[in-house]
Amino acid sequence: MVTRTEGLISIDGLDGSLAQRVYRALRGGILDLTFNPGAVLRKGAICEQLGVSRSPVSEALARLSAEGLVDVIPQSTTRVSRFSMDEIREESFLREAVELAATVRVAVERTDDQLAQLSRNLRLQALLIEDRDFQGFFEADEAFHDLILGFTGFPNVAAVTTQMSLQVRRARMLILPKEGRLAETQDEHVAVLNAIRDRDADAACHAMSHHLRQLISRVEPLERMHPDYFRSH
Amino acid sequence: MVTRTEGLISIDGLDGSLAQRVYRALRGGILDLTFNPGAVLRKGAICEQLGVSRSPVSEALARLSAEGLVDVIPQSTTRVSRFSMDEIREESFLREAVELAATVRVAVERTDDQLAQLSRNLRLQALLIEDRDFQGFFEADEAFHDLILGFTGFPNVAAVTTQMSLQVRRARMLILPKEGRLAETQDEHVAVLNAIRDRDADAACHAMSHHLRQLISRVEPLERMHPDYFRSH
DNA sequence: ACCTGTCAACTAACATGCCAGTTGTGAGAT
DNA sequence: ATCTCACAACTGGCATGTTAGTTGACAGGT
Repeated sequence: MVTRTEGLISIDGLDGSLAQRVYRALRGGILDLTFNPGAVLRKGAICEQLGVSRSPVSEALARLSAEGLVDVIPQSTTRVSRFSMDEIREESFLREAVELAATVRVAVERTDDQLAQLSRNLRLQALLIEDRDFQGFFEADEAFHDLILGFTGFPNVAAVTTQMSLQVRRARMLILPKEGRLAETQDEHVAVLNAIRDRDADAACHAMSHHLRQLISRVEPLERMHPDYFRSH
Repeated sequence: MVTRTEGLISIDGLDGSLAQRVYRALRGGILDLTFNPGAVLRKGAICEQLGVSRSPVSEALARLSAEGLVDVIPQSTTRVSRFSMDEIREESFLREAVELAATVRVAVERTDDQLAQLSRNLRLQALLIEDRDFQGFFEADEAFHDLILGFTGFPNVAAVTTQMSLQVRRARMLILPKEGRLAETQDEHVAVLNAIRDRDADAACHAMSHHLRQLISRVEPLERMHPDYFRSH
């Protein structure tokens, strides 16, 4: 977990090479909106703040650029990438494709232990809703989806799915605070769980599809609410 | 047998920054097996051969490492990554999920012009089969799939799909030379095309699924045929 | 012959110096 | 006041020097 301090980030407590630590710190800061879309990232400032030289920072920024999280303008500036609603719709399509395939597979093959893990997660979500812990609910929600993706037996699908829908994940952060919809989201999760419990692949697929489309329908209005976070076109 | 074929690559004719050119050159060399799985990549040698310094090469290798195409052993060596059949099965799952979603969508929404493009591609494939042009057929095959992915209206799904199944693509190169199965592959493509022509989403989905599973079934035996290209476990 | 510990040579990782392209700014002309 | 244009101050891209970790060979002991 990346520590947040007034838009500042730190690489303390992370392991791996300096470049990896810088990469994860920056990536975390971008994904949780510590760095706003459109914010300028200055290599020199990052080096100074993190106490490292430009090499690991350059490597980190290069990776982030390849992933589309930052836009590098050669010889000029590096900015946190702005949202593109077209891109978000595209990522949603990809994410839905993979999640539905995983859901169908898990609905057919699930073990009782896996079912118990999903059930436990949903009960945790209920607690977090009671406490109105938005951040905690966000993470539990993510964990619910990652559990299903992991139950496919493929150890990397969860990470790959996250990687292919980074913009969607970032946009979710924007609708997090005003989630008046926690209960409905929870109901959708329960519907998915029940279908998996019943080994009803078709119902699970529909429930998950409906759930994911709720998300995109809530993301769509963001373009008008935060025009400065979106690419002008 | 110890094959140390020193594959030669060049960054001439590419545009973009040096780092991007080096990245694309190395990526291309790895994907078309100019660099065998397990081959050692020496930074110094690459710098000398391409006539660039270590900076752009380091950045390129870092990206390739993040994509899983090379394995970096800190302070020691960098190797072209070996295949893992588990990883290939995982990529196949992901690829099938996305391609089926795209196929269903295209079968429903296709235009006559898109149908014509697919038809033209298949007639090209027939010509290449006549000439037993394996490499050309490989590329036309890839183009067929990319056409369908592009017809979703999402401009990046084809690239993302390629990116998420790099190992499968690389493994395909191994079964390319002994393709005695060009005609069957073509038949499968035709089945997909016909279902799309008829706007029969269900048939298109099944035809594409069958087609993709033919591929993985032909990749599976490779582990015994090329044990040196696979990770030992 | 076989282990074992040491060390030299190699590597990737990191720091730093340098250069070229971009951009904001302000002087000067109108 | 406004437009133009040249320049200075940045930026990121690249080259290169330096550091630290790994590895394999080899000497010496068993």
